[in-house]
Amino acid sequence: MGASSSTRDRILEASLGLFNADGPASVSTHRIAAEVGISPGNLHYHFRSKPLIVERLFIRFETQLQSSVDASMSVMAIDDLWLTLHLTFETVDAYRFVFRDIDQVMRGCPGLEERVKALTARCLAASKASCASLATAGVLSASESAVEMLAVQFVFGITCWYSFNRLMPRPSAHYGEAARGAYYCLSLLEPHVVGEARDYLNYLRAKYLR
Amino acid sequence: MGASSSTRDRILEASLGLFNADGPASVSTHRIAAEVGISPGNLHYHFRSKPLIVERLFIRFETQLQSSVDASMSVMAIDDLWLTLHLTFETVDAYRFVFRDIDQVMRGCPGLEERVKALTARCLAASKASCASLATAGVLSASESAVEMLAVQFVFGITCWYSFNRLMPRPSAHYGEAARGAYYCLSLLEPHVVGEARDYLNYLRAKYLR
DNA sequence: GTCTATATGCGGATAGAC
DNA sequence: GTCTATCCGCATATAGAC
Repeated sequence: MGASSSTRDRILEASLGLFNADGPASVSTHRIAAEVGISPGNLHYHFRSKPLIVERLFIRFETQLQSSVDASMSVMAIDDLWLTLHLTFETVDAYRFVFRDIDQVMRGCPGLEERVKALTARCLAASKASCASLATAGVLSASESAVEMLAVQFVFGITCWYSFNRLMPRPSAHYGEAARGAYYCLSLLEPHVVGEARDYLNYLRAKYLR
Repeated sequence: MGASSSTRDRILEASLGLFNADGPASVSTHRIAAEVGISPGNLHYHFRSKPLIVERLFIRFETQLQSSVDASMSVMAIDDLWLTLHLTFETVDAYRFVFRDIDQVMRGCPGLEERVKALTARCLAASKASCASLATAGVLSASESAVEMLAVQFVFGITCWYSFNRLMPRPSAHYGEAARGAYYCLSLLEPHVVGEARDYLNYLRAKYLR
């Protein structure tokens, strides 16, 4: 299980990098093998088909996103939320091919469609919980329907921000991708935030919006 | 030019339908030809390569979206905005493959990347203008930075709403797709809207949010 | 303009030696 | 586990007859 699982992992790692760069559909198994430095035959020994690679990567992503998002449910202050949002966006960034090329992913692995939707639904629930939590803590002044709306906007940001980002002026920016995504979500709170939490928001704006 | 351009148009129309359904990358020229009822060879007589079909469809989309979006710049009331948003989302819906499969589109037609970004930028400018216009008209109470943020959220919605929608519970819904997208954007105004415009928002909410 | 037939290449996947 | 060699199928695109 030593060298074997190592090769397996290298395949997954290389695939992740290539998928993130070009999308799963545009990455051939030959190219993955070349990237890893093994033969196409060997690759098929470890993964009998390409969708199995995608599926395995998705499972990793699913787990990681779930725990990022779970952490957000109990936030009591706006900088807690900032932290968990940052974590979440880093996860989405690390596996950005999943949401960006969601159609390719689903087409290749039909079984994944339901799981993606379920994952999205859990993100929505967690987002709602975190917003509601902030409202209870007095950080936000928002009606129930406003909280609902905020949660949808959060999930929209989490799932689609990177796609959107590519269409905007500053396209594939430098290091702060995750931070800028997280900042976008956080700034959605702006109309509802009360008290000194507002200062924190302004501090972040100066840093990430420009 | 009679029968000729008719076949050309039928090719474009069929391609649009198939692209919207499955994405350009998953639609072969054979399938387009079969859909139109002509031979693959004939299709290549009219369009020497598949990217040329994509490009032609994009140009149509570009023109149509531009005029939808231009119309929004001069809105003075919230129901004017509703109308133009609806129009905009109908256009995006009619050519939904463009933004949904933007990576495939750009990969196949490298020259389109800049034009997509330019189009997005013009959408942003128009959105900003329309929000600013509403603020001036007293429909919105929003600071300059809030208007900026709203405009970004609008463009985010216009470009990515349909992708997001597929991840959510009620996936590929029935007829009201464009209306629900437009409603999403409009409801982003909620925190800033003042006076009787709020009633209109509530009226729409009862209709589209459920 | 439209067809049939075909060239060409690539990507996924397998067989069998080492 | 890893390789080389190969098969198969599909998609783009072309050639040439009608």
